[in-house]
Amino acid sequence: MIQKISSPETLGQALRAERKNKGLSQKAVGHSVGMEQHTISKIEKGNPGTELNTLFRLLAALDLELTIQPRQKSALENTGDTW
Amino acid sequence: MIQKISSPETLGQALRAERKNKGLSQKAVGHSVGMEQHTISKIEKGNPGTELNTLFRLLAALDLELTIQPRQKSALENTGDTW
DNA sequence: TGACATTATATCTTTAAGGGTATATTTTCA
DNA sequence: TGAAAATATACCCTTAAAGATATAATGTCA
Repeated sequence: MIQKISSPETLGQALRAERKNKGLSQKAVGHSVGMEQHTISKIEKGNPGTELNTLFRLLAALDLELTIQPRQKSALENTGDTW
Repeated sequence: MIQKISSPETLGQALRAERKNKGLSQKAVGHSVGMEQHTISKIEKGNPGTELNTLFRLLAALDLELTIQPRQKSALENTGDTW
């Protein structure tokens, strides 16, 4: 499930999904990279002020990486058909 | 050219490449989303303290989005063969 | 080469992130 | 249901981001 991320909120959702996928708690993930549990909570809730170094530490803890790509509408969103 | 991003540095490089690809200056991009030129300079140079809201404003200016995925070595990096 | 555009740095101010610690709230499950 | 685990909040402190503005350094090109 590759998900498009274009805001702190969608990023937080994706990160939470990936963490749960691995069956880890915020505390466990935080411990593995020396991060406070409350920090992970804030990130997953979409805190827009989260810093990049913090984000990448969390990504490392979850063994994830990012890619950048042009914004695209989904096939579903693409048809103007609403009926 | 999909590029793997796992640090503020690689993110900065990718963003600079995408901006140049579009033939835009830091000033022009910043203007389109109300951001200072020096802020974009710092991001592209890998500032680890950059905030998510700032990153996503820049991504919007460049019409980009992110995706998250498992870390993978490239096919080339994958063979343990070094000879 | 020389002028103009672009990018990098610097200073000051305001604002908030994250560490550290504690606790409230919610979720999970025997 | 009730206890333990997980997540959300709160407060204090230190530190730095980004806006605003200015200027230095570098790049581009007629």
